[in-house]
Formats: sequence, structure tokens, C-alpha cells
Amino acid sequence: MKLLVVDGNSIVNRAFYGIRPLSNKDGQLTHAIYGFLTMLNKISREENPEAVAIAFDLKSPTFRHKAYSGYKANRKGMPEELASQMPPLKELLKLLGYKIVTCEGYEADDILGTLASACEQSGNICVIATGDRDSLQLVSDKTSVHLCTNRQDILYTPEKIMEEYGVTPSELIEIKAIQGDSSDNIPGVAGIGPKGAGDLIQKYHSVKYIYDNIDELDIRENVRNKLKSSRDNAMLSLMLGEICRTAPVDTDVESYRINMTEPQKAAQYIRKLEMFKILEMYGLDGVQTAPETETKAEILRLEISEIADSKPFLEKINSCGKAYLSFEFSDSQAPVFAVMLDGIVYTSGDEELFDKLLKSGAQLFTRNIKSAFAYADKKGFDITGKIFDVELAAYLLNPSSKDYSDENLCGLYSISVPAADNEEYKKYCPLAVYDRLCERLAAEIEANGQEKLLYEIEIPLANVLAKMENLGFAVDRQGIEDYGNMLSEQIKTLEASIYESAGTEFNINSPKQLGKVLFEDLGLPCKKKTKSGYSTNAEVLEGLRWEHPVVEMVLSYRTLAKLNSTYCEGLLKVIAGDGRIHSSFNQTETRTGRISSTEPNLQNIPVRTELGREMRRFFCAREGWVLVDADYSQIELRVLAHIAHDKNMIEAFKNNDDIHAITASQVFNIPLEMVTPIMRSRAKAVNFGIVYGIGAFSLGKDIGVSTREASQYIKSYLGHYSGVDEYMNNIVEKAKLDGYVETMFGRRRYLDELRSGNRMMRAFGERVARNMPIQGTAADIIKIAMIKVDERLKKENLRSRLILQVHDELIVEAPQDESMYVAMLLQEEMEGAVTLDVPLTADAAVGKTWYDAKG
DNA sequence: TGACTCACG
DNA sequence: ACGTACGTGAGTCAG
Repeated sequence: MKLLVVDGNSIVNRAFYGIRPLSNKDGQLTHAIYGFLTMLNKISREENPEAVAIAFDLKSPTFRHKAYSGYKANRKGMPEELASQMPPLKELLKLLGYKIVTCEGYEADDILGTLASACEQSGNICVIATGDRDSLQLVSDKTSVHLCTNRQDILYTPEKIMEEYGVTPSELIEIKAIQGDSSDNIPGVAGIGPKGAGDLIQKYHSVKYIYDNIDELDIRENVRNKLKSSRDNAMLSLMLGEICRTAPVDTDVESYRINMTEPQKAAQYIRKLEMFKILEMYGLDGVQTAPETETKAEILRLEISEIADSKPFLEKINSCGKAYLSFEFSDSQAPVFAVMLDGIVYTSGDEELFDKLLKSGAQLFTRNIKSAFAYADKKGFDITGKIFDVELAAYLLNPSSKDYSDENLCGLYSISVPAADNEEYKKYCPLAVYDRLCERLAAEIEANGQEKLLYEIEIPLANVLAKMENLGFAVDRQGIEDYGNMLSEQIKTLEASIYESAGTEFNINSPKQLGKVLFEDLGLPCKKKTKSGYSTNAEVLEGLRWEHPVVEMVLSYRTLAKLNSTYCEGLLKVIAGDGRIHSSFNQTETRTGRISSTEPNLQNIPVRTELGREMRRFFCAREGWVLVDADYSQIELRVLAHIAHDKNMIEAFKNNDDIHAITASQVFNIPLEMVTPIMRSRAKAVNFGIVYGIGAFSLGKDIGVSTREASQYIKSYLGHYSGVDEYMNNIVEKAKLDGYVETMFGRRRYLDELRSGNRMMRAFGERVARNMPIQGTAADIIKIAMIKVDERLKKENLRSRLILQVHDELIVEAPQDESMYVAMLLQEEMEGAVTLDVPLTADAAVGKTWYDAKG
């Protein structure tokens, strides 16, 4: 039999520091629990043990079997954020059928040693899972150590240890006795480190032998003296370093067999912690959780029937004024839908009935309302009545979530979903409890003060986005093909030159192969590395430009290959039958409130380089029409000036000054006339940095000055813009108190990172706290502008339509004769979307193609 | 599937 | 001592 012995404390520590904080709605942190179970599961899959023992230290032992006064005195206590996860973790492990082992006066290490010995004696196999190299001394032909590190797991057998350390497992104790271990307060021999200790033990095998023969051995004199003066410490260390194998714990391997007796309880507990991935991992996602009232015999059944007669059905909906609705559309756009009434789910495919429902004026409770808007747009009618969209509501409540499915949301709010006996009907199960789910979500939206955000921004926006998707963006297919062919030619030529220059043929697209060629075959100096090898990104290559002619060619190759594969080939693949590209605009993807664009992403079409910008010549208006393009000028900095109430910055924007030049004159303390282009561009980078949450190192790297100099700039900046300085400090403090930050319109982002024990993670949380209200408010503003533009185009019976948004830019396709008016309309609605303490300005331009229409 | 690279605001 | 600015999506390689 195979026994897996888990070093619980070590693994939970790795999980805690390795994963960013997660918590459930009660505020219970769960990332250490989640990480622990994920790691345990991975190890179990690899090792396949029949029995598992999970060893933990006890919190405050009353005595130690190792009588050494300073022992582990300097080991840090467990942070509260981790301590709070220990009781639920242990409870959950028990529910999952694992046996937990602790022992008064003994450490987890000692339990590992004891169980490993027990296995060896009873002829069983033992695998120890730990993140700590201390346990390697326990390795034998029956015991292996599965070491979990940040990078990868390594399985240690006696052979592997010999390969890595050149000694036997038990000789590791001898090495440690000489080298010492400050984290365990093992003194060792002063002045001898891992290398010296390893060499001594490889040669002489034991500390005792070394001391017994110390004057006869071939040892360097200074090492001999160090050994001599630390003799007592070395002997003590030998004792301290050896893991005890006689802890009084249950050594009957049979008793550790995995045995989950109450899967329902386990499932319920996992749901309470909101760890739905774990539910799947243990195959418990199908296990029904007993209702909290303990009337567990009763299983909710989905009651379902077809709508026989639509007339009385509609009347009933109209009289209650609410419809809980789910739907999907087939390729022919025929709807299949279901409506919940009094807990019963009614299904239908009657198109006329569906349209009537959408037009009835009843409040619709549903999800994916964007696709219903798209359907109505295609059929030429409007959806009336108030709309509640589950996914949009859930997104506003927590934009960081990755899963807005009904199942997940019901789990989140402990709403038991009825089960269906029919596969086909499974998808309708949550609809039977939609009244409860919607009520909960709506109540939270109200409690957060996010009603306007939901009903006046996101839901109307879904309609605008649906229409943009339907209409699409016309493209010049032939133009893209020709351009792509031209690129392919150049790529072929470059490829040949690169092979010749490098003296070898390889896959230039493979960073691994490219790294080998540049840094090994050609011997170029390597400055930066990635996890898996040499870094070959553009920044690194720029630095090597003058080292070898092949570098320049690789840079060009990369540029051309990207243009060709992502843009030419990629876009050609998604041109629809109408000659237009219909991107999807996702409204629940970003954590800041921006929209995203997929299949294809039209928000990252090249513009920064002239060659890439050519691509925009192929995005055009249909025959006789033109594009009207308008973009906000400095919207994020203006938002910052407003929310930070910074007098200085507000004044600059009121005067319609060149903000980067003004910033330069302030930061460098010189008159505006004396600002050079270089200074302006540095000031611009500082402005960007401020919005992103600033760091001197990165700013310095960005503008090519020392970290020192960059930090001078920042200091000077914050000195002149004291309102910004105050805001940056206050927002972080507020975020720590509230647990979230928000935009001017109440869009929230929760920041569990701020409570992390990990410094990097906390620093990240602080930058996000500074940035999200700015980026998010700007996102809110352009969304409002889009809704207003759309409304006005409709109200004024114009034929022009919005076709694209790129964060601070809107594009309208307009008939030639409407173009001038629409340019004005766009500018007006964008600038007037909201009123801030600073003016908002937008610049509009008209052109036949996107290239021409962008100022 | 994750890592790397690179396109955009 | 350690890694380094915010937010995205797509193509490619390699395990």
C-alpha cells in the first residue's frame, strides 16, 4: 500500500503566499485552502496513494522534546490571514475523508519521520509531500519526497539526492550540522556554508568521524580551525537536525485510507466557501447540498411544461408585470426560450410569442440581454420595459469574477437549484429559482448604490453594443490580401537573410530556439532571463541591435510576422458574408469597467508605427458613406484632476494648456517657453506613470533615466500637484478600510490584494487602488457618451450609426451628407457626457477610411 | 494549457 | 533581498 504523508504547514504556507487572496461573500479568506487542495489533488493524481495522512504542527506546544532554549525562537508566527484559514481547512480535509495527524510536543516534521519509518517497517511505500528540503533526510528505497517548489515539483529518491548533493539521505543531516540553518536556529559551524559542508561530508561522511580524526585529515588549516572552535555547536546541531521518528502517533497505515463518509456535507462546506473548482475536482459538483433547514430527504425537482396556449399565458405575464426569462437563438435566429411562472418553467419555440414577450412592457429578468437586443434590432423592433440582467448585475457586484453562470451565482447565494431528470432540461434548472436569484442581486445592487450604473449605463449600453455588433465594420478584403502578400514576400526574404547571418536554420518564431541561436551559438550577451530561458523580447533585442546584424533582422521579422499573422490572416478569417467584420463587444470582462473586443479584437489594430498604421486603410465606410472618428483628449488625466480636486491641474486644463508641457515646466521648474521636446516627453511619461500608480524603477526604465532621477521627477511632480499627492495617499487608505475602490459612478473593484501577506501583492493592490477609479471613471464616461450618441442619432432620424469604441475613441459610419453634422454631434455628446471641474474635449475628424479619419 | 511576445488605450 | 506601472486579446511554441 502507498501512504502519502503531507507536511500540512509547509504546503499551506506555499499555497498562502503563492496565490493571491480570495474570499467568499462572508469575508472568509480562502486562497490558502484553495491552493492547498489544488496542490494536494495534483500530487494525488501523480502519486496515486491509497492512504493519506496530513500532518500539522500544534499551535502552542507546552514543551518541546528538543531541549534547546533558543530553538525556533526566531521563526515568525503565522499571519492572521493564514491563521483564519486553518480551522476551515482542517474541517474540510476531514469531510473529504483525509485523516489529520497532530502530536503534542512534536512538529509536523517528526510526524513525517515517524510515519515514514512505520511504512518501512510494515513493508509499505511512503511518499512525503512538502515544500521544505528538511525532510530529504527521510528518503530511502521505500520513502520518497515529493518536493513542491514555486517552479515545479521534484520527486526525490536516494538516487536523485546522490545526483544533486553527492551524498546519501542520512548524510544530509551531517551536512546540515556543519552548515547550520538559521531559520531553525541550528547553529552549525561558524564560517562554513553549504559548499564547504557538502565537500567535507562527501569526503568523510560523518561529523563524528571528522572530529575524531580532525588532526589527521587533509583539511585546509582555516577550515580545521573553524571546525575546532565550533565543536560543541556542531554536535548539538547534529542532534537538532535529525528528524525524530518516534512521535506517539497512530502508525497503522490502514487507518489512513481515504474515506469520505458524507459527500453531501463536504459539498455543502465547499459551496459555503465558494470554491466551485474544488467541487469539480472532487467530483462533488453533482452532489446536491441539503437545504439548510435539514429537510434533506426532499430533493427539488424541476417542473417543466410546454406553453400550449400563448394567449392566456401572455395575459398572466402582463397581469403580474414580470417575466423570468431564458433564451437562446439558433442559426436561423429562431428563439428557443423558457419562462418561469410560479416556480414552473414553461418552454416554447414560438417566435411570435417571444417577440410579444419582449414587447409586452413587462419587466424582464434574464441574462445575456445583449443578444436579445441584437435579435430585436435585426427584426426591427424595440424591447420595452425595465430589464434586469443577471450577468451585468453580478459583474457590477464583482467585476473580478471569472464565472457569472447561474450555477455559480446560485451557489454564491446558497440558493438550491432544482434538479432535472432530463438532460435536455438541465439548462433550465436555475430558471426555476430566478425570482430568488434576481431578488438577491437586485438587493445588493441597491445596497451598493449601483442602480444607476446598472439601469442607466450597462443595460442601455448592451443595446448599443448589440447594434454595433450587428452592423460591423466594412473592410477592403482585396487590400488586406495584397498587403499580406507583400508582407509574406518580405518575410521570406528576411527569413533567408536571418538563416544566412546566423549560420543556421531555425524557427524564428520560437523564443526558445531564437534564444539558443542568439545567446549560445552567436554568444551575444544575455541581460534578462524569463522563467524558462532567455528573454528575447523587443526591449532586449533593441539593446543588442549593434552587437550583431541578425538582431535588426529578427526585429523586423517579428514586426512583419505579427502584422501578417495576427492582422492580415487573422482579419481575413473573420470577414462575414456581408463583407464586414462583426466583432463581439464583451461587457463583463474587464476589472475596471472597460469593454473588451474579441473575434476579432478591433481595439488593438496597429497605429503606433507607420507600417502598421497602413492596416487602417482597409477599414472603411461603405460606398457613398464615410467614417467619423472622435477621441477624447487626455480623458484620464482630466478625470484625475477632477477626482483629486487638484487646483493646479484643473487650472491647466481650464486654460486648455498643453498638459505635458505644463507638467514639464513644473517638474523641471523652468518657464513654459524653455521646455524642450525631450522634457515634454519625459513629463508625459510621468503623467502616464501617475495614472498607473507610479514606480521610480519602471518610470526610469521607460524614459531611460536612472531610478534615482526618476524618483526625483515623481517627488517634484507630487510637490507641484499636491492634490494628486493627497488623492494617491487617501485612496489607498480608503481602499484598505473599505476593501474596495470605486469610480465616480459607483463602479466597484474589490482589492483583496491589499490584505495579502506578500509585499509584491500588496504593492500591486495599491497601484490598482490608484488606477482603477481613474481608468474606470473614464470608461463610465465614454459609455454614457455612447448611449447619448445612439439616442440622438435615433431621435433625429439620422442614418449614421456607431460601429466601434476603442476606450477613448468612437467611430461612426455616416452617409456623406450627414458627416459634418454627425462630427459635431459626436463631439458635443462626448464632451457633454458628464460635467467635471475640468472641461472634457473631444476631437472629431472625417475620412473614407479609419486611417484618414483619425486626426 | 501556460508561457512568451506584441498589438492597442 | 526582490521585482518592478494600469487595462486588454491573439498567435505561436512546446510540454
